[in-house]
Amino acid sequence: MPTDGPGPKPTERPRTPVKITDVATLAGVAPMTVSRVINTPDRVSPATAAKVRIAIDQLGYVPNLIAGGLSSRRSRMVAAVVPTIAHPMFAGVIQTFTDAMRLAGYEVMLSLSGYGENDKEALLRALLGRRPDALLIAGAAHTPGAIQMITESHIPVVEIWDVSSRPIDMQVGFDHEEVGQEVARFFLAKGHTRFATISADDPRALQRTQSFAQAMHRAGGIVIGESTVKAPSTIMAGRQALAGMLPNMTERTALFCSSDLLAFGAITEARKHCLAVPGRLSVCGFGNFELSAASEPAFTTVNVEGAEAGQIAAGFVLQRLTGNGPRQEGHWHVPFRILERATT
Amino acid sequence: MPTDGPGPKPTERPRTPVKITDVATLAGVAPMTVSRVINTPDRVSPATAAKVRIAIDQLGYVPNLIAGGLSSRRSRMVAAVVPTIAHPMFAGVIQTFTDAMRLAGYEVMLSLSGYGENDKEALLRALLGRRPDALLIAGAAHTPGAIQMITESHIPVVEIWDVSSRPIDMQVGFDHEEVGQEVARFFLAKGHTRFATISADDPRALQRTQSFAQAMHRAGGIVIGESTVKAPSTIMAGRQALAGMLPNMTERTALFCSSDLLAFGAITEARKHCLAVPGRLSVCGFGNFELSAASEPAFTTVNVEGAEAGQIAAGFVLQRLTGNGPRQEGHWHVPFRILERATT
DNA sequence: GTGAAAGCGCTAACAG
DNA sequence: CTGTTAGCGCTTTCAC
Repeated sequence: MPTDGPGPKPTERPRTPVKITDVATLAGVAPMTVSRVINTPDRVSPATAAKVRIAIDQLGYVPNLIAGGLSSRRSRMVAAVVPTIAHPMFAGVIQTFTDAMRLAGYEVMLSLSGYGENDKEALLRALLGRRPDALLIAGAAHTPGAIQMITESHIPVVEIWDVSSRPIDMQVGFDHEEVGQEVARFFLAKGHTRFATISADDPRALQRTQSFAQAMHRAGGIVIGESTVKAPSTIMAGRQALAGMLPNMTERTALFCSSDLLAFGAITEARKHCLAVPGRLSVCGFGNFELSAASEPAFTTVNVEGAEAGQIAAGFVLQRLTGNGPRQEGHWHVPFRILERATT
Repeated sequence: MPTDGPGPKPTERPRTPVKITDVATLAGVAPMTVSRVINTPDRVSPATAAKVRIAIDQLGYVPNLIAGGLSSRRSRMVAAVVPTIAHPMFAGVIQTFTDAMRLAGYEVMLSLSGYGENDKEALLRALLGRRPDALLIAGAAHTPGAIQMITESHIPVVEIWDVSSRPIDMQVGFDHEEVGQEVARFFLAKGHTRFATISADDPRALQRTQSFAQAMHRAGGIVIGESTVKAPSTIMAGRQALAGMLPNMTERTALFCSSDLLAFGAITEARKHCLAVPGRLSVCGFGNFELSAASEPAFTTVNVEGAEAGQIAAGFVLQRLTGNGPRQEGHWHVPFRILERATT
């Protein structure tokens, strides 16, 4: 069509999305052959494959994965649900998981659920309606309705960041109560008798700080403050929480914060008020965010191998998806460890 | 099947995913009616709708959006591509965008491209193959191949975080060079003549710091250091960069960092070496992360309305998708502003 | 207000 | 190695 006006494109391109039949026609083969060139190249003769590939390039063909998924009943996509990505904690897991899955040919559909439980079921419906091949979901506290929907989707499920007694399917996480107990042990070994906590109000954070408090209690310690702030954690919330406790911090105190953000805030506020850290106030955070190692003073925190968790979760999912062997139990306790730095 | 063993479920549920025909049969209507109850309830009599809804609940029916999408040619899904979510900058935009889109019935498929350009085209192919109804993509620097693929997908596209001269379609962002110039003006007004920059090596960060440096040069300032670190920015990189510049910081110096993380690192390191801030070293960051306001000293930074950007982007996309009026030009300069705090 | 027929673009299964 | 046939589960279109 040389009279169609000054089109910027030298080659002619169809306005409508190119489909497999267009490629097939141009290459002079059947649509099925085109499909094979894309999905199982080894089952096509090199000569034919070459022809087809030229046609694909020439037309700029992008296969419709929606149609393919409907036909093959595999979407080559997995859904992931986390409360937020603002938190380095989840960001690491997701990044690693995404990379590993993409390498295996799966795309990750990431959804943010927020901390409210208000419309999690609606979110799940929207997600599961797209027929993901697997589901990654943060936390182990779900409504009965949510659990039922997930179960009935009959896909592999990995719950991350939590290890509960009644897993839906597979789990990669750790026991938050163990963390609290471990931190308690750590402080007790240093001779602390007075303690405080600052915690976000999400279930996992509370588990960590409350089990810490209980362990301290059992050991005869005395609580001088248990502050709870709204999730997600912020530095400011940590500062304010510490400011509120300041009057009670008359003696050497051990503080456990449910997040490094809170810990950093607490330390910042303490120093502003000339409360010696770690002389008067010992602080342990959680998460090993970059902040904990790179700020001055670097502060003690609990490190959880988030990247490793993402890797393991991807491994679990892929093993189930590629169906090697029987339906294996997937269960992994992500190791955690206290990293002692300058604030204890 | 009463002899099938002790099933935990009281009600009988099909092992195979239930489909629209199952619901239709149970409700005694045609599949099409079920479809209408779900998508256009007002075109169904209340009585019929009630019957159908009971059947849906009873069977736990979750509509297959893949099939629906293939048929209707609308996936009710939009794809979003950002380099990383570890950065509060992008996290904010994405969070807002996702919320706004979900409210309108669209799910957001979020993908992380990383900072390397290695396989962005492959990523785009995987994304566009799922036939998203729209595309949100960070940055305006794309390979010709990528641009072509995007163009040929014939969907609304919003480039965020950048405003370039040759937009693919719509844009929501700001001119990074303007930011640099503005910061230069700010420092010049305070009588600075010596300056330095610390920048991540991604294109946008470099634009900000280089235009700052040029403006300072033009005003007769002298550069005592231009440090570049690998993206993404970290606090540690900021500390190291500053440490490297320390020998040259013999007089009052103005430092512009391409990210608040770098700025915080620089300030931390400067204080460690007893370099007075802001006496000897004035620092301005970028991004207005919580850290900039909540650390001590709170530091001067450039605030960009990320949340607003996400909102505007969603508005652009939705307006195009719902097709109100003609194909409008979408172009929005996100406002930015220097927030002066204790480090300048 | 409801239903029947046709087909979205692709791939599984089977032939050749 | 390649092609043909028959759907995947839903919605569009048109008829009633």
